[in-house]
Amino acid sequence: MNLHELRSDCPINYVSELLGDKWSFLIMRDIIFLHKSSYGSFLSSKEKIAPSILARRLASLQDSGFLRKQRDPENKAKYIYTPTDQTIGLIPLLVDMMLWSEQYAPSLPISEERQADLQKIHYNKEAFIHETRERILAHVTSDKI
Amino acid sequence: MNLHELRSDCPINYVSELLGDKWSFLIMRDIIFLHKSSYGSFLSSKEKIAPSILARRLASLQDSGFLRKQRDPENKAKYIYTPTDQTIGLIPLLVDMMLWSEQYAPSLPISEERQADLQKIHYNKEAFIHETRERILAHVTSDKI
DNA sequence: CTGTATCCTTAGGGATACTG
DNA sequence: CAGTATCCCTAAGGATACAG
Repeated sequence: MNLHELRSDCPINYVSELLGDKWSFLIMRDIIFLHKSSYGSFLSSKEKIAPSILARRLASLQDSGFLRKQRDPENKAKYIYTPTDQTIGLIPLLVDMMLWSEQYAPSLPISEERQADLQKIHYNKEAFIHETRERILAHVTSDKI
Repeated sequence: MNLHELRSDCPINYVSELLGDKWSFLIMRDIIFLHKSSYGSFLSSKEKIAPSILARRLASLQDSGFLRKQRDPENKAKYIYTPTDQTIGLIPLLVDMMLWSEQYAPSLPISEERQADLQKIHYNKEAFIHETRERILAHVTSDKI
């Protein structure tokens, strides 16, 4: 079975393939919530992804349109990875996931940062989404200058 | 790396493990949108899941609290699988996934039923979620009687 | 009808060493 | 710094036949 067959009756599976891979998911987290942008910064995440796997995942995320790869204008020996529109479009989904986890798996450990995010979300969900989006756009833009 | 480590800084990954497995995801689709409830009906989905895999996935979904298994009161030789609260709690997420797919992968094929769902969602998202939830609850309850 | 039991096969995780 | 190149290994997919 391939992805195309699946999607023919289940559009949500296109999202699922991305979100279902734990490494791709971690990269998304790093990019969206932690504002990381370089190979080295992803590699140094505490989850210890192997270099070969990271490279494979980055290429795959580029292929499927979730990442753009560019040379760092400030350091020609460096590359930076920036989120695309469709990546930014995932934010509402990620927020719903956080809410679901909070409600149905409340005993799980959670970082202070994510806990703080949840409070903001409960206070004003749309504002949190907007804020997160703006913060990413600011980063991406400043990287381009 | 195990799931627990991941979750320590990323609550959304708990959802991801479920949604990332294509077979589990299909079973969720069958249960939530197509109101299937028996082993045989899952097996006959056009995606052709192998019996051994279906059994494994059903057991795993039960373990993680997404499915309840009961004897069919009308037919003692039969079992029925019903969604739990945490499964029903996924509906808003699935809706967001459909919206994302529609926006960022609009050229993908989609069934008429799902297309109709999307129209309802655009017209009134909350109402669609509510409707879907109620329909499932009605099925689950009628199964119990 | 609802599964198990086998058996085969492959994709992909993971570690480590090395290169432009 | 940003990756390749290997190599190993096991988890999981998939097909088919059989059983309670």
